[in-house]
Amino acid sequence: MPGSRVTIKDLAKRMNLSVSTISRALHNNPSIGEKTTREVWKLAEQLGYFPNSVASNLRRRKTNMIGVIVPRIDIAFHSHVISGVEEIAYKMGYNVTIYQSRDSYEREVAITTILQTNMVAGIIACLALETRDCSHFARFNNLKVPLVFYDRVSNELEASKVIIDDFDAASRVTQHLINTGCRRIAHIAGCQTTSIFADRLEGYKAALQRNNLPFDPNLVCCANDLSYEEGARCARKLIRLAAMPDGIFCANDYTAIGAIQVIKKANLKIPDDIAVAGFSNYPVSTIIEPALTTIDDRAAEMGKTAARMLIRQIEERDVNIASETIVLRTDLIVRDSTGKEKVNA
Amino acid sequence: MPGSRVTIKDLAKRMNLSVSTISRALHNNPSIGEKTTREVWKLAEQLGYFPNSVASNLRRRKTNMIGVIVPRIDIAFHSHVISGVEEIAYKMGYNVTIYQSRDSYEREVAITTILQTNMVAGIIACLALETRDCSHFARFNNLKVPLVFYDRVSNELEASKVIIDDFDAASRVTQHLINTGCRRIAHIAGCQTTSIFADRLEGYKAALQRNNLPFDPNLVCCANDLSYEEGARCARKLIRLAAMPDGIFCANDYTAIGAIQVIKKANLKIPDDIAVAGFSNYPVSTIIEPALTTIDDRAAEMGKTAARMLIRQIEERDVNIASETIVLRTDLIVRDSTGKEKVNA
DNA sequence: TTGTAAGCGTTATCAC
DNA sequence: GTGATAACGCTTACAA
Repeated sequence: MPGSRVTIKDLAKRMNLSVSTISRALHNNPSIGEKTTREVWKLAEQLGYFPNSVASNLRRRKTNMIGVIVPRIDIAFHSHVISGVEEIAYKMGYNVTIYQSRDSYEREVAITTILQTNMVAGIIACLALETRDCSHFARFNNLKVPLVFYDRVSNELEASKVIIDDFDAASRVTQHLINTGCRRIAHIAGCQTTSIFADRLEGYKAALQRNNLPFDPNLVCCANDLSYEEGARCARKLIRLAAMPDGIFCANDYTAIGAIQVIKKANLKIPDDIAVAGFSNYPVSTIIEPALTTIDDRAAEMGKTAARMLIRQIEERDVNIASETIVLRTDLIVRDSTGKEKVNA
Repeated sequence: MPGSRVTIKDLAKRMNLSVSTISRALHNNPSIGEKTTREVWKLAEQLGYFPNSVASNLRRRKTNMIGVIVPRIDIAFHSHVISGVEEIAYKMGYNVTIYQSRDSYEREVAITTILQTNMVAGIIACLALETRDCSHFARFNNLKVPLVFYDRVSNELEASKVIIDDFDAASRVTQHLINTGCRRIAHIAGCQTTSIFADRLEGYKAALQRNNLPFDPNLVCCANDLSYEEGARCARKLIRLAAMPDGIFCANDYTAIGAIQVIKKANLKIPDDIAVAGFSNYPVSTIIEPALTTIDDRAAEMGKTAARMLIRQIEERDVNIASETIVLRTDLIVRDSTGKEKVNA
């Protein structure tokens, strides 16, 4: 762009001062006389001076840019995370630049290259569904560019993480279903190569076991892209079973809503015939009828936490902080799609 | 950040060539011998060279950064717009940096300053609800930084715009309600200082007039922040009226959903007692029962269009394109919250 | 308290 | 085809 027309050089000439004095004055460097400082600011104002952060970044060999890689921006969870990241970044004087991997491995790799050439100060990322190998992120370790993963994280890589305890949350939802009297609980699962979905399945299994309920593989149905449609497809399959489930724990809210719609169309009562629970507490979960029991995954909180962690690591880079993992507390939100818990459960 | 460790200078030394040759080779400049070019690329690869776009930007006096200002990222409409912008930008080699005004004028002004110091190549913005005066955007005209507004635009400023025809869309929804037999149609309106909401009100009025239906100010209720809650509040007010409306056209889907919930709780039938129509076609509009009749505002399309327009203006800046306005076609999506149109209507 | 000068990594303008 | 050199606008030792 046709740069900030007026530069510190111009100010220097006008005031018969050196550029260094101007630079210092504009940074309110105490070594510069109060009067000079005031006058520099005044002239800068008058001439409409604006600092050129590109030049400053080059000289300081650092930017204030945080790169964020999300699978898709238009998914509620991620847009809430980004919103949280932006809020903290804005307060701390960082800019946020956004890329969508669209769950493609190839694109994710390309994005990491772009981020590197752009000299981002740090990176916040949620892995693409397709991603198995994370070596494209390794370069940032060498470059000492801090990296914080959220939600879908890599275990093979030394990096900080912000996650929720998917195992625990899933186990609590399942326990809740059991407490309301469900005895044949199905699970609409996510892609098992992604750890959060594997954890949700394991949490579900653990709750069953804890309550001496058998685990029946026929009651687990995989909804690959976790869409309404896949949820509906799984639900259709489940209600056709000879021994129909009396509860379904879904790996996310979209599949849960798809399932609810199918179940209602089949003239089955929710939660009396089949109880349904979701995962994420998307805004729609209060709109569907019956309102959906779910886990609040605290998306905005996740974004804020990731941003705070990242910025701390950026600013204390020399201190060489070990990477850390923060596990956010989740809340079970009980609504009408599941029954009342029995007192003696 | 601790820059790309190896620079073209390093490559130059290693190969006993000048930096200019290296630079040219890396840009596949035809004036450089094929063999040299190949070898430069090979060495660059070997040493893990990455271009430093900050330096390049400074030297070329332009960036590839598109600044986007949205009221809130976590509102479905805006996250879809951003998604569209990112998609086009990515393809065209631009980066997207995002800021939330949170509908605050003050914050919007501050963001424009940040964008200027960051030397963005162009800007896409949706005005904050609070914003009356747009002079903070004027600076970009002087700096020749292209500016494209979407959805909530300014008329006082010379800038390109991507909008939908709110007047027309509102008038079509209202006509649809009339065609289904509604005769006392209420409107849950948005803040009237914002032109899109004023236009929606006018479109509603025009449809009434066209059909010789009286306009009753008591049937217009203003939902300031256009939330579920405000929609519910307005609906409660409307159904308490002595002469209750038989249809409600809401300025967005959130208020429509709030209204539907209130109406259902009051044991009124939708659409038989009161028909409800919204505006935006948010994903939730298919989840609510009855599914919501609404206008598809084509958010992602808006983002893509804005990005294409902006990039064209960036790349043809010298040509000095006059600012242009694109009006996107909207679709009326008829669902179950409104009745069937009478054939003879 | 202020000035001098070097340099961040790249690109562009000459010249050869 | 390739090289020297000067910018781009700013920061920061080091001097004075």
